Amino acid sequence: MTGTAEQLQEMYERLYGHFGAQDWWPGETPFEVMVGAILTQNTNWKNVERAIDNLKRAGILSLAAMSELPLELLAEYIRPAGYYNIKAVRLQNFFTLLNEQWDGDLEFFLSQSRDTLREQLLSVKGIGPETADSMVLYAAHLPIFVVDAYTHRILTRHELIDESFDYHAIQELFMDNLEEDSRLFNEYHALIVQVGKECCKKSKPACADCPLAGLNGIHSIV
DNA sequence: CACCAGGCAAGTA
DNA sequence: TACTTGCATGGT
Repeated sequence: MTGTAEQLQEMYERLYGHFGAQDWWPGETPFEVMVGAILTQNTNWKNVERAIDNLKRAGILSLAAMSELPLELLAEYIRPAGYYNIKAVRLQNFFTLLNEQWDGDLEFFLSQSRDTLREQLLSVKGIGPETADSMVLYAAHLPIFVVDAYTHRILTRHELIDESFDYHAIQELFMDNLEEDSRLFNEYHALIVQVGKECCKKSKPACADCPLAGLNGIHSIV
């Protein structure tokens, strides 16, 4: 095993030991997960919950029902999630793919191979790498590593990568050095979000008892 | 008051 | 290719 692999393994064990199982995604159905993935773009999850709540209470959290909504009304329901006008368009773009290419059959859509599914999702205007990968991992349960702003910040702050690593480079780092296991990737990303929220905050140098303290010294490199 | 939150696309040089 | 900007609510 390489030093990098050992580091990433160690990091996972520390996070799991500190925070325990996260059991993501906090959504009940694949459709809810996918809607949530678009709504949470650069947005606090708490605000997304309000938006999802609005849809649930109105009884319209389904592809069929949401596809019927006029843009302005859809935007109004998801308002608490922020960027509501652009996110309403993004949701409609996604629904159009499902309805026109897959006859509204989400299960069939999700039964594609990982790479084909990812490619299809990325073809939708408004679904980028993180949103697509979140859907692949948390709705289709296929093994792909989700990278986000927390991932980049935590790895750079602990000097495990250079500042210049982009989405793809970070994703490769994890996927080339870990077992390809959707359960592991699921927990790992959720744990990174957790430590990012609680400890490795943006405008703070470090936290007092960070579970990742000294990680870069355990084994060298990256 | 300023800053942040589980991004993405479009515009500029 | 490599920056920059708009999008917006709600919490700290």
